[in-house]
Amino acid sequence: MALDAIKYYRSFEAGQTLIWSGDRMEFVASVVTGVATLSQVMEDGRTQTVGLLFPSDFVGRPGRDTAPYNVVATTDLLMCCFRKKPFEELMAKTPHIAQRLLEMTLDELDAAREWLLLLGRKTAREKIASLLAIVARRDASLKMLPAAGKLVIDLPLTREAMADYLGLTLETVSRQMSALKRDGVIELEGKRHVTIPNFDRLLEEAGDDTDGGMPG
Amino acid sequence: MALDAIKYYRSFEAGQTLIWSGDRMEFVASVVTGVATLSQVMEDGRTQTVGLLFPSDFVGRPGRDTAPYNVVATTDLLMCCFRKKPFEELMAKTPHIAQRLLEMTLDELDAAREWLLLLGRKTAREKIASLLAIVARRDASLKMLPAAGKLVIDLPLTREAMADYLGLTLETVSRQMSALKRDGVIELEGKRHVTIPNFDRLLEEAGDDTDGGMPG
DNA sequence: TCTGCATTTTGATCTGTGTCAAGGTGGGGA
DNA sequence: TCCCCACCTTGACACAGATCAAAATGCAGA
Repeated sequence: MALDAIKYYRSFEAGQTLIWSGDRMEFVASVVTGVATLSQVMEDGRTQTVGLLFPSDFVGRPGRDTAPYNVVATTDLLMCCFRKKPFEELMAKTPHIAQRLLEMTLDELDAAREWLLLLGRKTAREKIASLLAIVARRDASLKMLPAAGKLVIDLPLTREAMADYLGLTLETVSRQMSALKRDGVIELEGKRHVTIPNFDRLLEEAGDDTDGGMPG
Repeated sequence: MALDAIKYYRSFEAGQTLIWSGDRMEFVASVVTGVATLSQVMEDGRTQTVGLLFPSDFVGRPGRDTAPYNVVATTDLLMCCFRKKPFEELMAKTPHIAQRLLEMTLDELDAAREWLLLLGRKTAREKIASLLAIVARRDASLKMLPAAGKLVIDLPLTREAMADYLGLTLETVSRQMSALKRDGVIELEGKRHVTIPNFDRLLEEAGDDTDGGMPG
């Protein structure tokens, strides 16, 4: 593909802010490995994460030159970047790329709208369960333990990052994680390794009406 | 434009649900006059509005055939519809349309992300002020009273619809409207007519860090 | 003009989550 | 190996907004 000619790679460490809101954006990019967040910060410091980027997700908007959000690596991260100018030129010449980008953007819009329901109407427990379900669906490192039907995930987020995504405080996140563990919905080894013995149970806890198409 | 050949109009009354989540969608459409909402409903009835559609906004996703949300007219509404099949065919042949649609979708995504911040981190008062600011920016019926610099808007939403959009109860919406009136941020004549004597003051109340480009 | 009902406002109280404050815990560096 | 410090958990209490309840408003239809 012609894109190969204008791409290059950059890597970042966990915790690093790749892009500050208001920065000039000289590239668009997609995640190769790792996880990043988009976040918005109010003047008084209140922070809301408005996007979770997993491998294959796209960042940056053709035709805009300043970043509207902070982009933060929450794990070590490898990005595939395209300088914006050549990318835009290529896009103008290649309808297929614009169409693919439209599809991806519509998917992101659906995900954002799902998240609006979560932030507006779900309880803290439902929010946590929903986040775990989303990570389980998207995290490349997920493994199904075949015999037991258990699912093991590595949370790519600190408790604080979870709180910022869920519109909660980190104390509430911690308490609800403990409660889900106490109630047998999840098992914890260390702080980041989560075992889900029964995915349907998790979805019930998340308050979702559909199963959302878990792979495997 | 070729689109003219395949379009037709439909009108709906305030309160009518145009499309139920799960319905087969035989058309895509854009709003001509009036206001509609997209909403998601949980099994137990909790409702979250996930989109506000003003004139010129687009509904429907090429390439998908069931509606993911309820679409409800909150005022009398005129829609300009395109049967989906011909629209898709036209889009495949006309890169310009896909590009325009991409731009509109990216704008909607930005708006949704702004809304995530509102739902996750703003107080009830800030939420109300933000909604009033959004309506003021988009409502076609807005009039600047030139001498005083006052802004008059007609709320296209009931208190309940406001609550569903803001992730609040209707009682809280009502109380905060009263509080904003008491504090001189807004003036109310009837329930729907709102005068904003000082738009900057409203934006401060909304907790936004930018003025968001008020026209006029 | 009056009536009736949906919508809105206001009041009293409850509760989930935030806030403030201590402790735990565990993994990386000396 | 041990220590340190960032990260996490837990506890006590406060408060914004929800819930339950009742009264007021205002518009559509007679």
